[in-house]
Amino acid sequence: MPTVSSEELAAAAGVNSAKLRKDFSYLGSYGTRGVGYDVEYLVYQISRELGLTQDWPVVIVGIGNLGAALANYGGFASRGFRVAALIDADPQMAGKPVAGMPVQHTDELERIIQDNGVSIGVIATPAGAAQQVCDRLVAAGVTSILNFAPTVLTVPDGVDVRKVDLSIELQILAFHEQRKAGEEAADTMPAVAARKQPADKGPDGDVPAVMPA
Amino acid sequence: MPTVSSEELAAAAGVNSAKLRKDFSYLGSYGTRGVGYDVEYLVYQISRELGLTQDWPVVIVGIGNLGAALANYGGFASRGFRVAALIDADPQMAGKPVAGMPVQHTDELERIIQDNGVSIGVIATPAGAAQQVCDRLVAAGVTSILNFAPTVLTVPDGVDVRKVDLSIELQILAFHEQRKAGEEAADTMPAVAARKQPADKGPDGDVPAVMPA
DNA sequence: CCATCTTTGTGCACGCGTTCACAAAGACAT
DNA sequence: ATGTCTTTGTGAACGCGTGCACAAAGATGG
Repeated sequence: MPTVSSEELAAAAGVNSAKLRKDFSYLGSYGTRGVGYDVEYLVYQISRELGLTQDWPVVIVGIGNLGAALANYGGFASRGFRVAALIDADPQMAGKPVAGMPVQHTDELERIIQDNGVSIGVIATPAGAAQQVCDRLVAAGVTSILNFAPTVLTVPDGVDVRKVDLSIELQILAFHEQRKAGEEAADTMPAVAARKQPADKGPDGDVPAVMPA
Repeated sequence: MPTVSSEELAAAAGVNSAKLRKDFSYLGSYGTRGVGYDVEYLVYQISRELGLTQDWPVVIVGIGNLGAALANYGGFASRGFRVAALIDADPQMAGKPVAGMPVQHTDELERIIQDNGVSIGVIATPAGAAQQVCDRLVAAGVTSILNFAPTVLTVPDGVDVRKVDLSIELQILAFHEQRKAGEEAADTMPAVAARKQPADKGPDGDVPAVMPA
């Protein structure tokens, strides 16, 4: 039976082993003292807890460059996501194959969502169309939305929205790049301690929250 | 002179006003007691601190769907980034206009970087090509890399890499979606307290760090 | 010029997450 | 069986960031 110790995992992930053990204990995962964790069992438990064992049908609305990129992205399938439909408002796009799947017109949106039991929608439309698409998704039963459009969406309670701003990461790099050049005063600001992207923290983590347009 | 109080800003941003004032104090920004902060001055100071006032030339390598989407993304220009060149390994792509700019061949990579003084590179290639592209970028003088390819890049000290995984956000939504359905045991896990995406925290923030493939 | 009122800047306390450190548990050898 | 050795699970201490609360600063009006 292949096993790993919390110490090995912690070293590989670059975190403290005690924290890792405590985290595992929240999942109810039990290791064996003196041996470690059964790899197969551990992977299964974590996968289940994170929802990787479930099949999540998603729809992608707005098949421009970004929508097409997402449709082709391999990482989705391997994490339990299944692209149920690609939807675009442009009648010219309807029927066109993208990522081996015909694009469908926005008119079909409600039917597609209900037929496939979709609860997660991805918005990759221009900013102007995003709120309207969002409203229709929610009305049709979607309860989680991933928004790539540069707008803040308004949704009723019970619906989760996460906004992805592709320029934020670039912003963070530029912030550090600036500090590399001018070596004045990286002193009192506590947030700037870590320059490297922490393995266990998020894509942000070390840049101030406030940012003007 | 238009001003804002920390209280107003805090309410708008959904954070505590004391935290906001303390953050501003790190930037050396000075407000006026009894009045608030001069909006124009404040915007300028924050912009400068974040590097928004500088002009950052960037190159995008790998002009597939994602690369094209990034090239067309409006948010870059407004944040001080200037796309200096679009680079692709496919000779068929060379000269093709994307986002009003001709795609250039990989052979030109080193020359482009040096001619434009590029210090930030974006990798949107397939996983297999990413490390090789990364090595060439670094050798040519790039010191910050934004990686969209699903690989972990190895770089020398002094070079910053940030990896963007487009499926992580979807993963987080699915995680919460799962909890909405099965209402068993959202109890002992401390991480799951906040369901909404915090305005001042990162795209992640409330999902375990360890994740199997 | 003084009184009052507003809002900043910050010392201090609280709370939460991380880390330390160790007892308990189990494997494995003798 | 008994002892030793490894690694877990977790109580307790530590450290850091957040929020409270207030003195200092400056505007504004009488």
